[in-house]
Parts: sequence; structure tokens; C-alpha cells
Amino acid sequence: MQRTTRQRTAVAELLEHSAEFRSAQEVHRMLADRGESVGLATVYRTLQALAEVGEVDALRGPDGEVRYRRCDEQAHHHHLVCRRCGTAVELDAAAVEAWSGTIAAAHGFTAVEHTIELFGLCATCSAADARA
Amino acid sequence: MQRTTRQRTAVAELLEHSAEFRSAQEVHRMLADRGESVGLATVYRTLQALAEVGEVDALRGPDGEVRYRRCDEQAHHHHLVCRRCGTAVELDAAAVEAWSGTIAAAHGFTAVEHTIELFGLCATCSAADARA
DNA sequence: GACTCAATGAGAACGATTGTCAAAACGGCT
DNA sequence: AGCCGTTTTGACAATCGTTCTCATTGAGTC
Repeated sequence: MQRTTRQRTAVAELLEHSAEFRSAQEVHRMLADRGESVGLATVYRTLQALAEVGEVDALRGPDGEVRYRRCDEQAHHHHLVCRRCGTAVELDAAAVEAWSGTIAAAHGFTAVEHTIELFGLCATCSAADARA
Repeated sequence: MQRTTRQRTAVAELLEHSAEFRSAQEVHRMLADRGESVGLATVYRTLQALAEVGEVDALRGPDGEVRYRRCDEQAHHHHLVCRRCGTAVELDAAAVEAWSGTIAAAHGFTAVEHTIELFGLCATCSAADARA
């Protein structure tokens, strides 16, 4: 049976209040700073579990680190992520979904999955850059 | 100055004859098996260099490993990759490109880049699976 | 052939992630 | 509240891909 523990609550809680994608390491550090220290291994396990259930979305950033975020949209969707601050916008990509399906079929591929993520600088970070 | 060495030639040569995406580790092993042993560090350096110049395309598989492949198309494009054997089809995604640009602008993002890759089982591997 | 500087390679170092396993905590039960 | 069987946890070791270091080697030049 799935038990409710302090650490699981803490991790879920933190993501609940984050609009940004966070890596396991970040979550670990943030919780530590906040005094709710949780073992690193536990953070990884919890995050993966949440992702498996669909509670959170996971994606691998350009640097190879996996990041997690609690999304409003439960259904399948993609993101436009700020590469500086991690803020993300959820995208409805019906058009792209259709395209991917068609393309795959045309080449005889089956069991197709796709990775479609956009990375850039959000309005805020762009402005900060320009000022610098 | 950029020098022409046995190892650089060997790596380039191997990719030249591969229709599949190969990881640095794979390239290293394949060269060793073939008797043209090349240091692992050198393989990494060479692959990165080739990718930087645009000689080869690089992409990160679902497992996080970076894979390289020599592509016919020099211009920007995406792939439909077999997750079993690594075979890849080059895709022209003009429609998707346009979509990504529009979406990004609509949200005030700048300097946008995107990751768009499709993974599945190629016709051959699908068939092999069905038979098993 | 001699010389210079880029390139190589063995191995250490790294950073993210996963595995291990004894100790601690949960939840149901009395 | 106290017990108990199970699930979780966490400190630490282990993996794995990748990068760094630095003494040695080799490419291109004169």
C-alpha cells in the first residue's frame, strides 16, 4: 500500500508551488534550505513515482538533467521552457501530434513517441539580458 | 590548425558508413573491435567537433545518451529514429518549424530553439517483434 | 631530419542517477 | 496507547556517460 510520509508530502508540496521545472538535485537542495531535509535517493524515487502516475511532467533539459513540474493540463502536451529560469508555458500541440502520427505511419514505424519541447528566453529574462 | 589524424579519420569514416545514430561509447567499441582502437576521450572530442561544424547531427536519446549520425541533409531538420536499432529517417518539418516560431513569439519568448524527435520501431524491428 | 604545437590516451575527476540494506516510520489492529 | 508486519527512508557505495589533466606522440612545416 502507498503510504503518506513527511518526505513525499514535502516534495509534492514544493512542486505544487513551483511554476518552473525543477531537477531532482534542485528539489533536494530547496527542501534542505527550507529545513525539510529529504534524502537525495528519496527525492529521486518520489519524483519518478509522481511522474509515473502522471502527477507531474518530466523532461530532459538540453544539459541532460531531468526536470519535473506539476502541470495543470493532465492530458498529453508539450512545453515552451525558459532556459534561464525554468518557467514553462503549457502548449496544446494538436497540429504537431497529427503531423507526427502521419509521418510515422508513412515510414512504417510503429509504437511512436515523440519529444517536442521548445526552449528559449522568456519575456522577463530577455529583458534582463537586454539591460545588461 | 586542424590536423588530420588517424583517429579523426577513423571516426569520420565509421560514421560515413552508418545509417544509424551511434553513441560515443558505441563508436569507441566498434573501432576497437575493428582494430582501429581510438581513445575514448578522443572519440568524444572528435564527435563533438564534428557536431559543432555540422558534419554530423547529434541528439539525446530517451536514455540520456547523446548519439551522432552523419546526415545527407545539411540544413536544419529532425529525425524519426528506431529505438531498437537506431536507424533514422530525416524529416522535413517546415510545418513544425513555423508552428514553433509562432508559438514562441506569441508568448514573448526569444532565442528559441526546439527539440523535436520521433522515436518508434522501424518496419523491420516491428516485424521482428511480432514474430517473437 | 628537426622543430613546434595540436592531438592523443590513460586515468582521474565529475555529476546525475540508481542500488543496497539496516534502521525508522506508517497504518491497521487491539 | 502499544504492537507489528511492511513500506520507506537515507547514508553511502556503485554505475554510467562525459569531461578534465597532463605527459607523450605525431602532423605539418622549413
